[in-house]
Amino acid sequence: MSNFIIFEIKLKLNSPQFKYSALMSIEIKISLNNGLYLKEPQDSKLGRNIIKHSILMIDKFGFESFTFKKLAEEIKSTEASIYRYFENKHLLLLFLVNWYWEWVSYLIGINTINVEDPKIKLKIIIHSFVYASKENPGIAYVNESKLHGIVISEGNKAYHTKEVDNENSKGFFKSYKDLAESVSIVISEINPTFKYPFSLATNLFEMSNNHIFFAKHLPRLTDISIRKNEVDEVESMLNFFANKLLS
Amino acid sequence: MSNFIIFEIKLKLNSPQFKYSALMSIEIKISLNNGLYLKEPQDSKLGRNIIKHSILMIDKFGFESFTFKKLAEEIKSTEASIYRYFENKHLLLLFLVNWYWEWVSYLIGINTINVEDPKIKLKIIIHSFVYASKENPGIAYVNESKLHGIVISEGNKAYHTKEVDNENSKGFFKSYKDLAESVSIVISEINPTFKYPFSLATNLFEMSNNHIFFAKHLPRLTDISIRKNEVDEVESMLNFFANKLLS
DNA sequence: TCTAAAATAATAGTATTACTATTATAAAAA
DNA sequence: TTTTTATAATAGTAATACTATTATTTTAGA
Repeated sequence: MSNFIIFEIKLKLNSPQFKYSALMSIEIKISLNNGLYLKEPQDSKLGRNIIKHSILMIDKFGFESFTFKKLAEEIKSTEASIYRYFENKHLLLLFLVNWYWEWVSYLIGINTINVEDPKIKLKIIIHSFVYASKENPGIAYVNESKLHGIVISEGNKAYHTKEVDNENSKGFFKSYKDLAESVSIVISEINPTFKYPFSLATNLFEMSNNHIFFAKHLPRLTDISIRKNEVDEVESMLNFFANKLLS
Repeated sequence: MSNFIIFEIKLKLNSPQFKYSALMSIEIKISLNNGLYLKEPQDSKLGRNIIKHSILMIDKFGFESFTFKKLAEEIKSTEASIYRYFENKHLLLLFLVNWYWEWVSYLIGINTINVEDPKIKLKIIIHSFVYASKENPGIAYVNESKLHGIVISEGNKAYHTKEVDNENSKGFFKSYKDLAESVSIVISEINPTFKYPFSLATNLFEMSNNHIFFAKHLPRLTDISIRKNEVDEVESMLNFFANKLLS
């Protein structure tokens, strides 16, 4: 049940760009629901460029002022070419956010291998929520740190739309639900009588992102301060909340 | 400090529409930061119509497909006239969300008058978060229930923008911050050693809205079920979380 | 290595959105 | 009654969010 991370490992040995190098490039590809895109962007150079620069541009200018036209100019391609990969910018955002959810699941997966104690597992989960961006990057065309920034600032626009039921029925939120479920299992292991394992799981995730945002932009809504290390503080707070609620 | 609700009471006695009626009309006007609008919409019939029908239309069609043009058609006015009240649709949303924050503060204010026990106060606060929409409506041109729906579905778009710092400096989030502060005071009264009164205050508010949304649209993210009465369930959950954390 | 297929780029075009500006008319206040 | 103010009507623009068509380049298969 916890084995929900799907990824492919591809070895690039014969690519022309490596012909003067002895190094081997390992490419991890996170598999996402194929309804999120029209054409798998991770399989072509243009596609990976779309991912890479959409992350940089959304992080920099915000989702509202990000357009396919501007992205096309940036990557020296055309609007029409981008539309061959993604139906619209909302689905591109959903793609990125799903990518993040899978990435966090992947981190939790590798960091909790061989960990038995569910309390330690939950600690690692909380650490992954808060520090997902700081882990050493896995994929060249994804800046995990900026992607985390997007999830913090724009993440809930991914599901706060009138299309949510329709998109949910297509499985576009499965990665988040799987992540929540895997966390809820750990929570139930710690305290089998706890009545709200799913709610607590999602709340820890949402709270993590919210309070990093609040600390930066609306500090009077939180006790977290950026003057100290805000992510460390958020981590302590989430550990405190989780421990207290599950005691 | 808790006396942060500002409202005006206006008696309409001479208005022509009351000349055949013995009833007196009492109009409560919630005062909001005047940077949110170009011209006070609560003071004119067109303005009140903009508020009324923007709530209905955003609730029905969602914020993304809501436009001033469609609103103008609906209320048989023109785009240009609406622009004389609100700079753009984002500021109209901010106005509505602020209105809601003030409304909840107002409800908490009147329902906790003469209540001494901070534990009971917090129960009333949580009840107000969850049931704000079900209280008997105070203002004719605001459908509190649909406005609550907007806050649930679109509320965090009000601050998840690149303009947040600029808007925050103009005081556009003061109502939310005041609300959070007044709740944090009650939390600290219950447990003066609790380290996260502000975080808990905002989290109770956000959680309330999130889990009502999740129960309806993404049920696997929550333990709340709409088959039972979802708002009652959310209320119990928030009470459980708050009590456990403050014990 | 040539050919066919597929991917991308270039170009053009449309409906809608998010506005601004100007003038006419109606309503309210002095 | 006059003047101010509010609203409505009309028109127009730049940008957005797309779609369609054709040309060119790249890649894969025979």
